[in-house]
Amino acid sequence: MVLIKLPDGSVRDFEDGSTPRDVAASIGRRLAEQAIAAVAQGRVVDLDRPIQDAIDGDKTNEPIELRILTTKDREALDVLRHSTAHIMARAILRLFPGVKLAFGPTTATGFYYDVDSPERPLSENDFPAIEAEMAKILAADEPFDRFTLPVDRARAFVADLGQTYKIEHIDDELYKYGVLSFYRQGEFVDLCRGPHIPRAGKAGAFKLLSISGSYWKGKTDRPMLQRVYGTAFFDKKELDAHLARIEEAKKRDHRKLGKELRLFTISNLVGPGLVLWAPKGATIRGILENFLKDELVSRGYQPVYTPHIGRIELYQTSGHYPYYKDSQFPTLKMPADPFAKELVDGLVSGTIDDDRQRELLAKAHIPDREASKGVDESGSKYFDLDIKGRIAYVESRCEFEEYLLKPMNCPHHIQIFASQPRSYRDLPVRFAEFGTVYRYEQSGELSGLTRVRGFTQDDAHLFCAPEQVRGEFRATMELTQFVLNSLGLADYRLRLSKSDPSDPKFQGAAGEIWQKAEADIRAVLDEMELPYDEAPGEAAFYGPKADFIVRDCIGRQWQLGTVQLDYVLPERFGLEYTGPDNHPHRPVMIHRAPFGSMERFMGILIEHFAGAFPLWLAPEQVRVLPISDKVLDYAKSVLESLRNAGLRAEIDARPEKIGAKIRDAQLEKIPVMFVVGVKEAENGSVSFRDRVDGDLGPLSLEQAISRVRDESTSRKIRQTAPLAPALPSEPEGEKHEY
RNA sequence: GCCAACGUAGCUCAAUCGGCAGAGCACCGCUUUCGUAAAGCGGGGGUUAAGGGUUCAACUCCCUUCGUUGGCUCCA
Repeated sequence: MVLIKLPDGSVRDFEDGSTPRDVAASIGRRLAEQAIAAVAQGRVVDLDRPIQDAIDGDKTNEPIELRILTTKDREALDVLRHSTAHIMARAILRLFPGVKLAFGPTTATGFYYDVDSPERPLSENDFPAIEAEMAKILAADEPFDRFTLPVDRARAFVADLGQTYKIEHIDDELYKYGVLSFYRQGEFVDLCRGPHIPRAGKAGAFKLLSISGSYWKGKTDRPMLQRVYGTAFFDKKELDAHLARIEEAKKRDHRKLGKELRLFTISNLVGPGLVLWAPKGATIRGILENFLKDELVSRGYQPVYTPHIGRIELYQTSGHYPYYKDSQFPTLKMPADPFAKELVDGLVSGTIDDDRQRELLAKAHIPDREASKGVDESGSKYFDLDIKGRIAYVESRCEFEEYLLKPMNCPHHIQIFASQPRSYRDLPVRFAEFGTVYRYEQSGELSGLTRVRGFTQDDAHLFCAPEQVRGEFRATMELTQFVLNSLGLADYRLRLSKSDPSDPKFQGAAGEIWQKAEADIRAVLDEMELPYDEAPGEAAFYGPKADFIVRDCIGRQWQLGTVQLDYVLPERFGLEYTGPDNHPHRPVMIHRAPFGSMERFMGILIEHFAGAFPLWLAPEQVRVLPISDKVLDYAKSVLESLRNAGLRAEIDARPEKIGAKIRDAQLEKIPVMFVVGVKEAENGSVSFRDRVDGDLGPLSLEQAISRVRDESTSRKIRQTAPLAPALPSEPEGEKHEY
């Protein structure tokens, strides 16, 4: 006998070996028909698997809690998607017999299956054929049959199937389970933990979405597999709604809107990942910067400015250079010896004759190649080399001053702190700068404004006494919240990025100081009652941080604001202040950037507002629309009044009909239009048209202007387009045990 | 960096099997002077991303490079 406790609290007896389907049937025939799977003791299990077997390991004398899943339950959707992934794999194997399967898990919005297709790579052109084959499998409605094998026989079984990735996975990880489960569906058998829908016919609407490469087990030294993405729903309507959402999201992709609304551009000639801000985008960005600057004054920050480059030694001291050499632009090399420099410059520009070269070589104490035979086996003379060779030779013989495009602002700010004696009375010192930094991101990573090679951080560095850390940390968190709230960006999550003590990148992470730093952050987050995830290994190399993560309109997650606690750099730079005891003490640093990167923030903001910026951010706040040329003079005087009131206004003086002017202004997402015709010109009024609410009728010019100004200065937000719909919180990483 | 797809006028996209590079919008000119989401007519605009190859002939087929997109990997 087995005791089952149902969600309504009732407890019933069932025979040994009963399945969830039996339980469902005992409740009602319709439930049994609609059932997809079940949750037993908190675990999703197959509908036709004996309950006691499925929860093996959680054996208890208490009644087993069981809940039947139907198409309405979120857990059932995951089961469906996983089964659909199997059906897709089966279809692919039918069409491409040599294909080998790797992992095929579900994601937050669908599923994928990693496959290796040795004959020829799959492409999206194959999707119709694969989808048609999948439809056949659904129509055949064969059951998913579960069976198990001991590890050694399981290994032999997948070996027989020629599934080499499955063999490797058993050898690497699965052997420890002892017994492995398989699911058979007609001719198709896959090693799989399950659970699955009972029959293929239970699968609903599906669609294959994209295909891309992905490394086997995520390791760059392993083979590149092909990842086929798809999604599935029980109901075709839900699938269509999902696909419609994807289409909607694409419409407000910041890369598309940025071009349409002339906010920014990226020129191949300037370089990939290097953003050029057009006037409208620059206006918005400038408003954001001024908004924050004003806020910083009231919060006790001081402005600083620092250059875009710094000596490499600076970054060797800070530790940035050794750790991030690969993701930086090459160094700028300047020959230390002025004669060597003149020689190199002359060679590069081709404006130097042989005599002068000889002279400069001597002055720079660079021996001719002949004289350095021991080093150069060729033994040929300097003048036997071509220009490139000469440059290379000179460069190999001279010392350089090396400069780095700055990848971070902190070392520069640290030098300002260190430039004068500091007393505990001065702390905390808060240096703020919109500092532009350059990082050589991998070419495949570049994406619009969200991943770029040159970007501006709204950076600041706080130098404080240890006892001030928590208070300052909290204040910076609050600043970041204030900034996000001011923009109506409420859909973010917090991540405590911690060290991974086993990774040498985190200096002294096992030590007390890191522990303390992480405890400090945790304490502040708890005190502020902010929920957060902890992410080991995500810390900066110099300290743990609290990151604000938002999703863009197509669901990708980006780190925006960040607050970082740093005990390492003050140590590396030997920073000190004089304490009340008249002894030197080491300050603690807080790095923080509420926007994060202005580029990335703008990208997210464009999508957040779908390009329809609120009045206070709109690059053009008001457009004056004269109905005909007859009122052009009055329209111009209205424009002047608007500008005198400090508003950003333009006039549409084209000889177009008013409908066309309105349409164009709407499409350009101008928040307010002042329509003026003969009537308005006669009594000094305007016809007020709002982007959202439409025609609001006549207002006196003064009233109209103050209405706009009030909305602008109050930074009112009336219209946002929510980013990707909220997702169920997912554990980091996939759960494809097998 | 890796895998794949893609790159045609400022933008969105056509161009059959390899056979004269086109449309709408935008832009310029003229006409129209108009009341809340598109007036009419005319005109200019292209080394089809760049370079190379095959061919009588290449937007179209092949190769290389650059870039973009979707992912993987990376992200101070």
